[in-house]
Amino acid sequence: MNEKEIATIFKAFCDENRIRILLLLLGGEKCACLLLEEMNITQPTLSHHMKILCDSGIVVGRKDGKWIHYSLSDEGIEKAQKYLEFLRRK
Amino acid sequence: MNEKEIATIFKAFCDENRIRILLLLLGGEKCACLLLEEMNITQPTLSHHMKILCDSGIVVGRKDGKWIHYSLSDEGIEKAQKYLEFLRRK
DNA sequence: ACCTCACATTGAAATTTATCTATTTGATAT
DNA sequence: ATATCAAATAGATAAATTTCAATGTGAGGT
Repeated sequence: MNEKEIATIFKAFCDENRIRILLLLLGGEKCACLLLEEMNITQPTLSHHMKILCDSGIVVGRKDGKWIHYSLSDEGIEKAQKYLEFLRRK
Repeated sequence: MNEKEIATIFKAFCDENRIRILLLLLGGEKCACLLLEEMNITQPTLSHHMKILCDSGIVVGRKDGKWIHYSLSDEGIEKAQKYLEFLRRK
């Protein structure tokens, strides 16, 4: 894991709108259209944030016909946690 | 903890140069002048990144005469970890 | 085939962040 | 006092990110 990869993972958490999306996903899997209703942004902006969230590995998308259902990825979050744990080594 | 505060914490981890600084601090407390030698950036740029790192709570600075000695903050890292743990609740 | 719906992509504008040079501040030493 | 060194601040520019309007794509439905 190099500096760039680490940064990519944590980009999920360094934007207010993305944090809001993560909090919404805490309630369980949600499709993009539902997230869009809850957020005060346009559809392309949401799409942009969802890409960053998926690239980070913190969120995964499940395609279902026209819809994409997004949810938090335990694996992705674990990976981020492991890096923080690594920083605590003395 | 609102969205903005969370974002502020994780800003520490979403820039390549800041990740490099964190890795350097993993070796123990270091003064700014030493970090400067290791990084390929100017002194004001380092100063800018150190401010973001300190604002995030992930790094703390200890003033000692003309010098400032920086080190990783276990408390700050723990706070970030707790947030990630929170995201894993089902 | 055509229409509609959900989402992605393009391209451009606005905002934020990163970076530099120049200068200032604050501490120590002479 | 003044000179020096470490770090912060100011101000400007460059680069990256966020955002939106417009358009494209792909999956169903009629």
